[in-house]
Amino acid sequence: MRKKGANGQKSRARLLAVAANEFALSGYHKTKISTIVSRAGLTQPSFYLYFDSKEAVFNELMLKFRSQLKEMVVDSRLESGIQREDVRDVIQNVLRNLFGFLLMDPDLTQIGFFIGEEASEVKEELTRMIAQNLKAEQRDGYFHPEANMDIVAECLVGTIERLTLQELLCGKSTPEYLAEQVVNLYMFGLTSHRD
Amino acid sequence: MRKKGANGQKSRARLLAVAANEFALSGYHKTKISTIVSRAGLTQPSFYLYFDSKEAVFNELMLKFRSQLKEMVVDSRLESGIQREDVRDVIQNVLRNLFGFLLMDPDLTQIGFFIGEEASEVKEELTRMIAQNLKAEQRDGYFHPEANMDIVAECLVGTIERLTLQELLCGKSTPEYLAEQVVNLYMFGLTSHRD
Amino acid sequence: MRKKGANGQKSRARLLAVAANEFALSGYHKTKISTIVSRAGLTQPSFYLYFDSKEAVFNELMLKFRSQLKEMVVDSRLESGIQREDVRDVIQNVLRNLFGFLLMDPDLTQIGFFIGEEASEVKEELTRMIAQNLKAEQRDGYFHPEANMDIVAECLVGTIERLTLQELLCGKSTPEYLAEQVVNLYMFGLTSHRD
Amino acid sequence: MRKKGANGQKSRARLLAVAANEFALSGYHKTKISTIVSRAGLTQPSFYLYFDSKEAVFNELMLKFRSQLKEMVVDSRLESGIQREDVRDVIQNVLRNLFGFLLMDPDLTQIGFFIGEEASEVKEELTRMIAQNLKAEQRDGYFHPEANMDIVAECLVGTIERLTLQELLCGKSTPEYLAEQVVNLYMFGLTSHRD
DNA sequence: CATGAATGAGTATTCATTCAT
DNA sequence: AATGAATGAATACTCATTCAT
Repeated sequence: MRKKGANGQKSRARLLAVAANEFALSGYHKTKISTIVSRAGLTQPSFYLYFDSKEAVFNELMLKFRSQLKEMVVDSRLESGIQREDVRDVIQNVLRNLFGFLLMDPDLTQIGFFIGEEASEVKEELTRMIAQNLKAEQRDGYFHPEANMDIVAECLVGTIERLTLQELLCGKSTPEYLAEQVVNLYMFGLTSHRD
Repeated sequence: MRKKGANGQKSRARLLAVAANEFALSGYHKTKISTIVSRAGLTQPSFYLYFDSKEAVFNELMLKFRSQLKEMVVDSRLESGIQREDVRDVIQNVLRNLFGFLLMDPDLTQIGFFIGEEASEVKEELTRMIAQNLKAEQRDGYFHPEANMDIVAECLVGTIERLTLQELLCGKSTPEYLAEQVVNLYMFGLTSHRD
Repeated sequence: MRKKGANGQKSRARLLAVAANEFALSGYHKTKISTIVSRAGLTQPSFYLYFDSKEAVFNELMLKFRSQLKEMVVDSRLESGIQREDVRDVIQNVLRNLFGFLLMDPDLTQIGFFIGEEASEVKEELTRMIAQNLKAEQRDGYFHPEANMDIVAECLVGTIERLTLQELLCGKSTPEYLAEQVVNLYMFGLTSHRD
Repeated sequence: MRKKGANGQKSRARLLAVAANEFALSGYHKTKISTIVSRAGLTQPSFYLYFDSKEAVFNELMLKFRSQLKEMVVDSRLESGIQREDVRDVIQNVLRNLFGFLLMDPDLTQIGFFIGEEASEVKEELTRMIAQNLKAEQRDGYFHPEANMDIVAECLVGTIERLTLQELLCGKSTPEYLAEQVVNLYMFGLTSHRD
């Protein structure tokens, strides 16, 4: 909507941040405009100066998460032609980046991954992209040829989702650690010997 | 509340079933009492004849799920002293049973696993129990000694959660198939050779 | 909406009547639901038990007026083949009936003739029907052949509108008197001799 | 309010013109200050630089219409002592002037005749003045002695109102044509012979 | 066992208006 | 002469819940 002076931009940003936090903490329905504006030090009409509706702010936040996530994923797409001995490091890297991204803006992650109705869509997209990568690597002979990579991708996304919520966002584990654990588990399993 | 005649029991059961379905489909907030009673062929006051409040029905459903789940898990707890060559089959069995259970009442699974605020609690409990089992097996030397079993348990629960939603409840995969895939993935990883 | 017991019908009717009165007195925008329900001895939610929205009640009232008016007009359509000496009485009769109808439910008349956005549509329709009748009579030689009957019909509707507001609804004149005056004026003009 | 430089006068005039147009098109309540200022290329506070309130602009427009109308009517007041054979032309002249005036500023006419709450007052005043003239002419023997001139005046005003809206403002008829039709109708009626 | 009828409490949204610059 | 930013006050509408029958 408005794009005027610097002061207005600040108010808008404040509202957006508070809204993200409220949505993340209480979910969409329990979040009240009155709370948002009061925490932002403004009154209700000011909210409508910058956003069309409660739904509109939420969508803006959702969109922000989705586009940032997409950008992140595209950037860290696996280059083809990696050496067999590098596969593990490359994947671990990707996972570390992903966890790092999800940790950057916890409120946004909550919204995009858990709160929004689009969340399942988001995760399905993510699943598709991961499945694609895994299949390519499978074709290159890096992975067991009989594994169902669509299922594996879903397992991985579920794993990421859960670890994000239970370990990452509450500060119990770092992106590095989680990436390492996941890579070991998914590449070598619980029984085999790892390097 | 009431425990009157057979007719009343029927109405109560109908309300409970419809409520479960509505909650599963639309979530807690979007579910309206008016919709529930109308679908059950009753009027609003009748609802309050059998339940204290909207929250109360929801809690009853949640409780039902939790206790059934607990019972299920307790029943299929791994007996100690299994042979090394049976471990895989035993775990696969447990997973098959779990997926089978989650498929029995899809509405209830939705509620207990995804809708309710207690859902995370439920999954944390499940995680703890699984972690316990895994740790025991790790101590017995069945699993790689350096794997962090708390993390692995969380990975597994995330995996179960996601597969339940994306494969099981929508009918894309059977409990058997999922159990097999998960067991292979988690025990041997993507790179190693499986029997 | 609801069509249950007699008591509910009464409440609904009361709301409708009060709404009509408020709309008639204050116009659409100034009329508040809170006023309507309070005057009807009810609370806001009850209003929505019987009507979908403020707009919906208004539309219902408008529709009621329009259909009653149409019925009235259709009923009193001039029969063809009247004697030359009866024309005046027949028309006067029609006018008396019309004024009588408009006096029956003053609130509804206000709404349908003056308040609603459809009011102009209503009057245009009325104009068309009157023009049709006048043209038929003109063809039969009862009226001056060069008069533009579309214009005359509009003059007549304007006249009816104004007299309704200024004479009829405030009780200054009766339908009979107005019908007589209008018939004399429109048939014989201000200069000619009347029987 | 202000009467500053030429630039301010221009802004004020622009606001007034846009306001008139908005009021004419959408009515008082649906007209928003935000729309007016935006169409005038200004911001909301500027509006309050020139007018006290929304009501104030509206009143100013209403006043403008009323005073112009009064002036018009006073100017074209019938001189006494006209010849019997001129009566018709004189009246037709007056009507032509009136329609011409109403066509000059359509927005203002809309407001003064149809939108404002004072509109009925305006028309009542007009009715009184017309009735006065008609009565004078009746006393002079130009009109049928038994006609109720108060009623006739109201008929005439209703007629003018309706023709203005349906024929004049939308360009379907000219002031000249309408004046002629009305004069013929009101002086000679539908049945009699005209010269 | 069930219902017709009603309500308390809450919430998003709108718009005219103003203050400081 | 004009604007960026903000607000007070009001209003339609929703939903879980209850009472008398």
